[in-house]
Amino acid sequence: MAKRNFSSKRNAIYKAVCDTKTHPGARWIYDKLKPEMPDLSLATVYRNIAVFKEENMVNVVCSVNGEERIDSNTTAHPHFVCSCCGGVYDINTNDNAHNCQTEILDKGFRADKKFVLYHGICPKCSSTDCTN
Amino acid sequence: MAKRNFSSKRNAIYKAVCDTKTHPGARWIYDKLKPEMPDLSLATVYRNIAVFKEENMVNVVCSVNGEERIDSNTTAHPHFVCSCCGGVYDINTNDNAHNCQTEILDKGFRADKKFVLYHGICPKCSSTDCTN
DNA sequence: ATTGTTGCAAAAATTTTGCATTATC
DNA sequence: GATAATGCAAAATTTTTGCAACAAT
Repeated sequence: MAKRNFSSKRNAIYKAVCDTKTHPGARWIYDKLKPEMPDLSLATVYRNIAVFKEENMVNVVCSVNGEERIDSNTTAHPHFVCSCCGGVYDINTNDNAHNCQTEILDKGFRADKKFVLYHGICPKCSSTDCTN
Repeated sequence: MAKRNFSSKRNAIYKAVCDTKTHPGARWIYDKLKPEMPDLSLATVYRNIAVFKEENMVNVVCSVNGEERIDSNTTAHPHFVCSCCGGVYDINTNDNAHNCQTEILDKGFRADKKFVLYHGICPKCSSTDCTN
């Protein structure tokens, strides 16, 4: 594991990810922090997301319109992607196998992560006849 | 649904997707067909993938290194992504809930698709000490 | 001092699009 | 003939990288 120095930018970026339920992409984080951190660069956001992935501090939950969306909650839990607004949500289901830890896969495959993703229309878009 | 004309390019692209187990991306399809179809354009591959998505002939299974990977088998089934070689595989598991059709989600969420994705190391990369 | 982090601009890489041409109906 | 499909090049995105300046150890 690479050596890391303290970095206030890194801390702020990680905190922004932890403090939102939006499962943000790099752009969202950058736009969120830029006002209070005028010298922040988008490259720094990307570089730190790469660090978070490396250190297993975040998972990439899905890609929406070509943009990776991350989650600081790295425990296995299902997500819902709205095909209308692109929102990514944590969701509850009646399928209790979602969080199953030790599944038996085909011989030779060693899985360390499992992702369950639903695609559909979220409540907000259902009620507003969203036409994205 | 948009009106469609016959197109030999479209047919060839769809056949290429159906005939492989690689869960290909646009580039793979293009490289596969280019030799036998020298006037094929990458833009045509992308445009036709867009058509296939629209008509639900394929699903986007995941993104690997920023590239969308598609599957002509649109029945729900789990996939495995190798974090080493980037290969995408159909996989069997002992979790029989994977193919559950009608799950109860949080109120207001209407899902029409479900994707189950495992991340890990595939048999080939396990045996060759892949260091990608 | 050494090495990690950052901003900036440039570069990669994937995907989309405008437009003239060709194919299908 | 009308309209859909395509090639090509250019554009739009997202993400990565080279490099000089700066910060942390």
